Amino acid sequence: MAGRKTTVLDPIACCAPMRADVLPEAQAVLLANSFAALADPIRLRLLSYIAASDADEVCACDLLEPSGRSQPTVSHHMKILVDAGLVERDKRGLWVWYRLVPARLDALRAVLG
Amino acid sequence: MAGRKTTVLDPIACCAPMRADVLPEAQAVLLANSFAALADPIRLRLLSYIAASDADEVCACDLLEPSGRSQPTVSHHMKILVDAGLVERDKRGLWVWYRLVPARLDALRAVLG
DNA sequence: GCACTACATTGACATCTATCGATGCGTTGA
DNA sequence: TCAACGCATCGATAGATGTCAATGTAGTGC
Repeated sequence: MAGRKTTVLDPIACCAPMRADVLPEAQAVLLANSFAALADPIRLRLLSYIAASDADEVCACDLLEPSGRSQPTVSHHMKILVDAGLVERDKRGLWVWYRLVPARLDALRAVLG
Repeated sequence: MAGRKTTVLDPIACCAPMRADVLPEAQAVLLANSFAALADPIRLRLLSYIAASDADEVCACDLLEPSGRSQPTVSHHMKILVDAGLVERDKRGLWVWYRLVPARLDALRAVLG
């Protein structure tokens, strides 16, 4: 009834066997890992800081003060964001610059819709 | 330069003081909590199972087999999803029925875009 | 009331995560 | 070559999280 036929959280949805199938385990693990990168207030603030910057990249050294965390801790969080593919890392000389990866954010957004 | 002026992860973005401000701590905590509900493969699969169902609600008893977890574990995960506002719980007689809350999913999606 | 059912809660355990001081690694500039 | 700098990694610790067996709590029907 009601025939909602929503595709929320079913990004592939190519060839449902009988009824629409549940999200495959492997994909669920990958997606969960991506969402886990967003499941921390400090990482969300780091992301928003990069997103809000006038330029489209931000120096790692500028992330310490707004986050209120130590340098190793910020480095740890940025690594998680980079590993999740949400942020790109670019080392130039002594400094490291971070950029958002909009395509990756779009992909996660698509999964929710 | 480049004037990207993206509003990613800055859902309020009403009255930026000087430059666009960083996501406030309180909002970051709330959003992180919501994303944490999505940061587990089993919860993602439970959500997708509800989303893929022909009806727009699913009995709790039907969630055990596809998740492959024990009854207390599934109950635990569903509570997290309900507390995050992603799912509604409706007890009728002995059975409990779960429904998605599309508005909440939309809200999270909006934060990513 | 009593047995039965569906789901929630508790308690315990192993694993994961966030945090920071100390230290290591590359790069720069003298 | 060497000292100074920016960032990553290591080691340790406290707290959070996933899991399930055992038990508790409502609702149903007799």
